[in-house]
Amino acid sequence: MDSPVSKTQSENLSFIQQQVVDFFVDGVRVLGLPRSIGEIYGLLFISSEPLSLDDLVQKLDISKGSASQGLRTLKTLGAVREAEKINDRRTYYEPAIELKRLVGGFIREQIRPHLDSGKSKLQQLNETAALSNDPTERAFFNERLERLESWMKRGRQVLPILQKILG
Amino acid sequence: MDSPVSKTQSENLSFIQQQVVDFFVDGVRVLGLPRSIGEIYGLLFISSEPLSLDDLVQKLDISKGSASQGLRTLKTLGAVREAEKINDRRTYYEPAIELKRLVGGFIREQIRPHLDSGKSKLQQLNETAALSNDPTERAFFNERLERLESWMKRGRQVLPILQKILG
DNA sequence: GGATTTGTTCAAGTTTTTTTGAACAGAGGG
DNA sequence: CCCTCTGTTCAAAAAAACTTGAACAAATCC
Repeated sequence: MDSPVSKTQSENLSFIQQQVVDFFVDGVRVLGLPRSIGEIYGLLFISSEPLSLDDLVQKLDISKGSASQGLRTLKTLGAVREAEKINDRRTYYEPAIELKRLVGGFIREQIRPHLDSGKSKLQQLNETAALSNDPTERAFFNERLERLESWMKRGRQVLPILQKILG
Repeated sequence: MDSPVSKTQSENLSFIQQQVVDFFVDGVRVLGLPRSIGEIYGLLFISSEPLSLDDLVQKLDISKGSASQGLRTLKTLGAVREAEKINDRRTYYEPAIELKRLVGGFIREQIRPHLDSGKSKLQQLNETAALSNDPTERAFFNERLERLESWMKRGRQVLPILQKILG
């Protein structure tokens, strides 16, 4: 007979911890981030003490590789910071829990780069559209490209407001 | 000898159309939507006349299945509407190009459901936390769960504002 | 400076997601 | 009515994304 607990649940996590981890796994999927990121952040969020990479590997039953890469991404997003925990060779991590910081990091890392690259692509598109010989067609292209520009302008306007509201 | 054009580029798309389609393929990926959705919306966006399912299949070189499912998703999101085009058994589609509508559909279909399911999960979490016997632990859980609630409250506050700004 | 521990990297394996295509349902025409 | 055409469905194939684990680098200890 198998273990009474499904293999996706670690023996090392209490029921509430498991629930919170699942909550975040769902949460980060909406943001297009992988499961392991949700697991790691979720466990840190519901742990009263900072955790080391090895803690995460053991409690979540994930590989060292996943834990390492997940932590890197979370650090880049500003969602996790290194805790001051002397007396140990290991690095310990704790979650950033201010919404402002989390949203800010996500915008900086995941949204802005796309808005920026979009801007340069639009410039190229405008050049291509100008090559069209048919005036009617050219007018149509220009109309649509202007629409695209107005969308992106709005996007760039909204982000700071969003961050301010969440501050 | 092979066709001189890469197989990812259709003979039927002009250079600018191909550029715009690629632009939207990138765009929808940020939103966690599949490539075909970006292709379909992108082509509709840069076409001056409504297109039928078969037009999409031929010009984008995708399967009927993809086109059908992609159109369904786009209709659900309110990103595409059926055009009035008599004199033909086929249905023709045109893109919704008002940012407000696009954002509204995305929020309604992709964001709200998660906020709603999160709300009920949080309720469950609160119940679980109450079962803890250690008062210190219980206090910690409650603190974090409150934090979670405040995040979601902010989320629900922000969405209408966002929609208003983009209107 | 060698041994040990911590953490990173990345090719290969696994899982998840997306796309395909063939079978099918339904509408319309003749 | 039967035949043709449009569009949907869904199981299987393909592609994309994620995870693993073993090799490696770097830091620390003694």
